[in-house]
Amino acid sequence: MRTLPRWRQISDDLLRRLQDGEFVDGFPGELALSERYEVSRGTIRQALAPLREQGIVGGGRGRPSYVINTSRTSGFGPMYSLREAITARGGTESSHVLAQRLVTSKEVATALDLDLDTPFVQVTRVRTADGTPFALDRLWIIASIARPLLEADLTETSVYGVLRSRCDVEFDAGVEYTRSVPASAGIAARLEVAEGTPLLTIRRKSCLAGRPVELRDTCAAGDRVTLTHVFGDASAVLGCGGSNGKPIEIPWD
Amino acid sequence: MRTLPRWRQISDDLLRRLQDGEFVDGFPGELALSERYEVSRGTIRQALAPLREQGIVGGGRGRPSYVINTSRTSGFGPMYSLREAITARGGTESSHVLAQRLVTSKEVATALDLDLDTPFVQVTRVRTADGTPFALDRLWIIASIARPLLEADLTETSVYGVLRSRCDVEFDAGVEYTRSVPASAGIAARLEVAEGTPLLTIRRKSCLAGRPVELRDTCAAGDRVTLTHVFGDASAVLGCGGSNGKPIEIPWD
DNA sequence: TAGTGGTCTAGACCACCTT
DNA sequence: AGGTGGTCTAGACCACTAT
Repeated sequence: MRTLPRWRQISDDLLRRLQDGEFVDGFPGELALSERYEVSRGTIRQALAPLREQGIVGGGRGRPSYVINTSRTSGFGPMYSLREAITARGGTESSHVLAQRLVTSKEVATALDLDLDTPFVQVTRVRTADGTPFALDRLWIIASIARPLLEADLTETSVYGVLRSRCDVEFDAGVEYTRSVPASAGIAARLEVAEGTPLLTIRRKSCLAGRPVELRDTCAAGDRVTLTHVFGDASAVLGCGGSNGKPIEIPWD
Repeated sequence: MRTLPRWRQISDDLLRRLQDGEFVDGFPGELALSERYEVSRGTIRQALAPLREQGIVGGGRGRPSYVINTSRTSGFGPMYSLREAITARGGTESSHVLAQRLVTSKEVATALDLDLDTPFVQVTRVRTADGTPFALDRLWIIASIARPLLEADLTETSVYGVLRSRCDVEFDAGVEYTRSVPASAGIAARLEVAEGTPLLTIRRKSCLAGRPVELRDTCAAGDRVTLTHVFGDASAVLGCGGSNGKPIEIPWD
């Protein structure tokens, strides 16, 4: 197991402390952090970069830094975590695990451009918020890096959380394809919606160190889930008739 | 008009040259760029950062840099441009402009947390690819920064392109809410789909220098559009049964 | 005016890949 | 072994905001 670079350790540490509510009344300045962690300001800026990009910490020329939002868009890039999105809004979320096993799959291996007999850890779940199912979720991760996932209890825990803590794995690149399709009979039953109801379907392929390692499909009931992507310091446009509460309807025409 | 920082100028210049196909056989190293632009390597790395994040340029420890993909996910962050996504795949895209005017709107102003009488440039378009409509698009941008948009020909040009070149404006933060809903009668007619067809609806609010400046709604026909989000060097998982051609279907259950 | 973050420099060492 | 990118330092100056 490699040691993470210093900036990454600091970034992780800051995020953890943020989520513990340590900086509710003011975030330390770069110079203060530089002293506190005993690194140069450049390293601190590198550690802060992902937090600023994801709109977790704000600030700017002249203005001191401040905390915007601790509900994190898990990992890197335009990714998000359905779980964290839900619980951040105060709901109680849990999953019903339909499958959690070791498999091989010609289709998945092809989609990831891997050997056809590559073993995967495969997990399928129905995800519910306050008792109502809102998404169907299935994923395949190369078994060689995710074996601990087989023994994890995933009813209350995020897969990425387990990967991070138990396997020391965090994806560093990926693609996401989002489409909207009508619910098939089988999926409609699982999600307790009518057949033909609009679904949000997301296919994600993730990489670790330049190698494909995960394929994930998510099917969400269109009227129960809103996908939220934040970039930069968007504090000025958060919460004014946005995701919480209902979006402001503006009639077409 | 402020002058952009040096790293940004270099980043823009590199992107332009990339899109002109200048680096098809090999991208220069950081040291070479450092000499060529007469700046320190740090500044070059800053200029390259957005290109690497968006998966346009790849590389890594030891490996020289290379070009992955010139079809850019316009601007910053998890944003994308529908237009660029389409034309990158070789289709011919155009827009039918339904409205292009100066307006005020209580709803929009509220959603952006602005004065209720703020004037906006409002544009509504039907977007077609190879003659088939695939999306309905409407946006409001604060008039004081986007007035040239009123005179622009938007049938063949991207709004962001105009904002960039004519208004020297590029958003630096924002939120995007994506949902899936059935098509209403009016929208179904515009998109030439059946009423109730699943639609991908995206609401975006964008900021410039910490101030809200744009609200945009996009309604896309679910079976005609795939939203693609790339982050990092995802070259290992692009194109293997992905967005071009059809995605690999894997039956549920 | 003092303090913040934004930009930039000129070096250094290391891990990794290619040859 | 040589060259690449990844990390890190210790400075510097500037633009901006708060007071």
